[in-house]
Amino acid sequence: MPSEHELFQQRLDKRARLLEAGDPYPARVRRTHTTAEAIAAFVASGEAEGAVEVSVVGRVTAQRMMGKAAFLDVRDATGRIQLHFRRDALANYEDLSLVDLGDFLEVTGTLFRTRTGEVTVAATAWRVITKTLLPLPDQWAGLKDPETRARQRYLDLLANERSMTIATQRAQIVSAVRRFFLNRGFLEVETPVLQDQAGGAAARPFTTHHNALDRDFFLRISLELHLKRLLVGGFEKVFEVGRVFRNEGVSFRHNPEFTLLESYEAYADYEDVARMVEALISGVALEVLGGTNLVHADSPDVSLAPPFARTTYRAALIEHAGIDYRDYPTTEALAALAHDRRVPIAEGASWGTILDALMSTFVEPKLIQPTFIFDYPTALSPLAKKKVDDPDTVERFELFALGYEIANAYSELNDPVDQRARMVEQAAKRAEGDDEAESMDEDFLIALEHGMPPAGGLGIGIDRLVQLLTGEHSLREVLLFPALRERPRDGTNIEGTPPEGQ
RNA sequence: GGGCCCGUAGCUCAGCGGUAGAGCAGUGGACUUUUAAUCCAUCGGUCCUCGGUUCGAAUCCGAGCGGGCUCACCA
Repeated sequence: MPSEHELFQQRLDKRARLLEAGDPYPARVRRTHTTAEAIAAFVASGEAEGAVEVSVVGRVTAQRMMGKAAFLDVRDATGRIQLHFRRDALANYEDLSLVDLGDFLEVTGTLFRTRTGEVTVAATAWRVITKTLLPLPDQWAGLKDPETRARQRYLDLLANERSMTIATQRAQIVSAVRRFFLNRGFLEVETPVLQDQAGGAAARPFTTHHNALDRDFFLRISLELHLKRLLVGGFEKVFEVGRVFRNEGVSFRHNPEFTLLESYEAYADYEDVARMVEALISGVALEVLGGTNLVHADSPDVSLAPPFARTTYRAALIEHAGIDYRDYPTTEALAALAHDRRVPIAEGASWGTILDALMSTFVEPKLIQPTFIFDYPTALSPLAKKKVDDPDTVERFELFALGYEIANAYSELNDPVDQRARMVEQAAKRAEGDDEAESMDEDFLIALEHGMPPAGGLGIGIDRLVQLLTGEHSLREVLLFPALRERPRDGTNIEGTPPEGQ
């Protein structure tokens, strides 16, 4: 074919010729029926040929030109309909030569059924309502290149029905989650993205700069510490669905920004939260997918019907790895164990980090069916309340399914003295170079000192939840616009003119 | 960041040391119920980039850029 430049030029020329007859980009169009409604109306009318007049709009997906007549297909969000153009019925029939695949048309006509049985609009008037300058992906070959699919998601959505389905289901999942909390009397709130301290999770934050204040801010890595301040302020049930940012590697399961749900309920504990999580996840699955059994091609079948399996952190590690972490109380002992088990450990990793590595290696991949892991080591959970009878363990659980973490929850630590001590400890680790340790957040501590009621808190990675429910293995598939490396643009047509020289 | 794999026409892909190919899309023509319309003709390429080996490189080698998978870290 002509080079991309020539294709572009041909379409620019067509645009110019269309402009002579009218505006190929009108602000207002006539649409009496969607494509699906038009077909339904024809069927409902008893299929009297010529009796139902409609105006439909949509993008041209196929052209079958036959000289003095032509069939085109247009598609809108509801489906597709065939159009029949006859030279003897249309004053501007010849302008069809200015129409390319991908252009948007407005077509008025009456409905009939062709002899091959397809409901079709016999056009009595038509015009271009958006001229397209670049070709869309080939209708039959489709668009497969993963990079183009991610970088130009609009093309992916047009070419791959599955992408549209995932994006739609994601939106429905988020709506269903919101509805779940609102129905339970939670208030949806918004907290700052730009923060003095990025706390509430173990992760490296992004930094940014405020020019007028001439100071740096961190982008939040969690929602936790601000939502808890609201409990101090008298709210009893709050939640937020928000984007958080973590300055870490990009992979099929990590994006630098992702969507986090967090909820806090005063006077509840982590057992209450666990029951709520079962109701939430099974309820959302029921609402969005129509059932709690997940059957996806590339992943094992999963049942999200409550109750979910339960075990404890210690029991799970003993069961799946034969390791009782209480036998390895020092960093040295645990590091030696990790080495024996061929679990790679970063230089200078803390006891908690090593333990987490063992857990990730030996236990998490085995948790295919939804499973709660209760009672985490205190060292891993600086914001969770200790168990009354065991100060080395906190009232915390995580929910796993398909081998990855779905939810994280605890009975919130509300003893300001204990919280201060643990933050001091974290800050010390930080000073030793652990840049994922919690930083001191004096404002948060002062809030706690004013009294935060006992509360159960929950965090759910929405992207992971969407992965679970859609059966998508890659995070990139459930994000409309995943982070990618910067690619130098070749500059095609930014200015409406393609680059010189193909 | 490490390992493995990939990069050829707008799209989907062949070719893998000897003149750069196919289908679709485009352009011109025929065709008034086609539907992956059909038929005839035709245009179209820094074979990712740079360097090397060779009489000769899309093909072999090295480096770089981009991508995919995977490991590490995390959600």
